[in-house]
Amino acid sequence: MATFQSLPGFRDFYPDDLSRRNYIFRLWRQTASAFGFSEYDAPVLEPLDLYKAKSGDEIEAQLFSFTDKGGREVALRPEMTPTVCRLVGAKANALKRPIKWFSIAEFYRYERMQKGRGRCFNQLNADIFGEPGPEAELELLALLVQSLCSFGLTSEDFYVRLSDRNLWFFYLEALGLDEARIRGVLGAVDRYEKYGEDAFKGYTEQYGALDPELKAKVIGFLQIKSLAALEETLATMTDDKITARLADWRSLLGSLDAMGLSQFIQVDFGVVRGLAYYTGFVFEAFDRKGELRAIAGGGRYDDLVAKLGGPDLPAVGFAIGDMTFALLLEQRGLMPAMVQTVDVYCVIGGPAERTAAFAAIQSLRASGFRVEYPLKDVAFGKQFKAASEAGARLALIYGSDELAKGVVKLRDMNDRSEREVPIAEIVSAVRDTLSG
RNA sequence: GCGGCCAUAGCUCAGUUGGUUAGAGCACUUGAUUGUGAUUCAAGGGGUCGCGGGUUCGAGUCCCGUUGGCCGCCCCA
Repeated sequence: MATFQSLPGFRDFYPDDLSRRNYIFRLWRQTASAFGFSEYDAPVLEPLDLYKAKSGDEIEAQLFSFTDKGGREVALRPEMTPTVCRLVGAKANALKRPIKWFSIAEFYRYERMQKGRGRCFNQLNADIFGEPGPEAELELLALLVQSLCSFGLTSEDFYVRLSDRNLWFFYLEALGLDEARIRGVLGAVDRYEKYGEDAFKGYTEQYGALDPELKAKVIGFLQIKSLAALEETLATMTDDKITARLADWRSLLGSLDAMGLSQFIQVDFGVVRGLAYYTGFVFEAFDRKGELRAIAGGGRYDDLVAKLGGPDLPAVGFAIGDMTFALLLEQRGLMPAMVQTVDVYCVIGGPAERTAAFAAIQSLRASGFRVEYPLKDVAFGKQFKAASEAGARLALIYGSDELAKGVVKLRDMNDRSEREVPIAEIVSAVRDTLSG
C-alpha cells in the first residue's frame, strides 16, 4: 500500500480511464465545433470575489479557497460561468455576435462525494452571448441533445425538461406576490417533486401559509407539461409580457420540432433550477429511467455579465458534467473499452535484424504510423502474440532469411496473409495496405 | 456539516468460537517454445490484513479512535 493516496473526491486517470475520458472529450469537441462554437480556456484559479459576486458569501463553504502568498483571496474554479462572463465582458465590443463559445475543463467543489459527484470533475460548457431571443436557446438545446446523441444515446435514454423562470415570475406577479415571496414559492416548486406538500414548509415559516387558492394555482402551474396546457392556464391573462413570452415558447418549440428534436424535449414547469440568477428559459437533461442525477443543466442569465462588471449582454448556456454522463454511458453499454491500436508491430529475429529494423521503424513513425516493436529479443511466438494483443493490423517481419534477400515480410494480422516487400518500399507498402 | 454500511495482493473475494509461516481466481513476469497469434501446463514476483491505540499468553478476527471508500441528508453553480 502506497504511503500517499489522492485527496478525497479526486480521481486518478490510469491509461484506460483516460482513454475513456478522451473519448468523451473528443466527441464533445467535435460536436460543439460542428455547431459553430469556438473553444476557449481560462485559469483554474480565480479571485474568490468572482464567485461571491455571483452566488453570495455562502458559496465559499463549497469552494477550494485559500489566501495566496501575495495575500489574495483565491479559489479553484467551481464552474465556468463567471469566468466566461469575465472573458466575454472584457472584450464584448470587439467580439462578433452572436458569441458562441465552448470549453471542456476541470472544476473543483469542496463537497461530500456521492454517486455521480466528486470534488473534481469535468464539464462541457457552451454559451451564447448577445442573442436575446429564443434562437439562442434553440442552438444550445440542439447542441445539448446532439452532444449526448453523438455517443449513441437516443430519446429512449434521456430527455430534456424545459421550463421558464420568466413565465413563473410573470404568473406569480399577476397573482399578486412580491419578488421575495416569488423566490420563496420557486424554492418550494423546486422541491415539490421530491417532498410534495412539505416543500412549502420553508415558505410557510418565512412568510406564513400560502393562501390555499393561490397554492392550488402554484401546484397546477408546476404540473404543466405541454404548450397547450400552458396556453390554457394563461388564456385569461392579457399581460403583454405574458403574451410576448408565449410567442417565444411557440417559436422555440416550433423550431425544435422542425429540427426533429421534439422527442427529446419535455415541457415541465416543475423545473425552476436552484440558483437565482437564471432569468428565462431553464432546462435540465435526465436519464429516462430516473436513476441518475441530472446529466446537464442550463438556462438564460441575461443579468450576469453586467453584474460581474461587464456590459449589458444577454446570455444562455449549459453544462454537461462528465461523471453522471459516464455512468449513463456505462449503464447503456456505450462506453468503449480502451482500444490501444497499433498500425504496425515489428517482429525482430535477433540483434542483427534489430539494427536493420530501426531505420524502417523510424521512417514509419515519422510518417505518422503507430509502430511498436519489442525492446528486448524474445521468441517469435511471443512477438506475434504481443502484436495481436496490441491490436496491430500489420506485422513487419525482420528475419535473417528475409534480410538475406533484401526484403521484409508484411503480414496482415486480420487475414494472416503474408507477402515480401523490398526494404526500400516499406513505407509505401504499409501506406497502401492500411489505406486499402 | 449530519447519518448508515464498509476497509485482507493491481482487481474480485475466502480466511473456522481469537491459535503455527495469511489463501484462491483473474491480472502481471518468466519458462515449456531457436520462425508465426490459440489452448494448456509449470514457476515466480506482489500483502507490516487502511492507520494508531487497547484487551489477550496470542488479534486479519474483539473494543476504541482515526483516515479513506460507498450510499443517503444538506447543497447542487
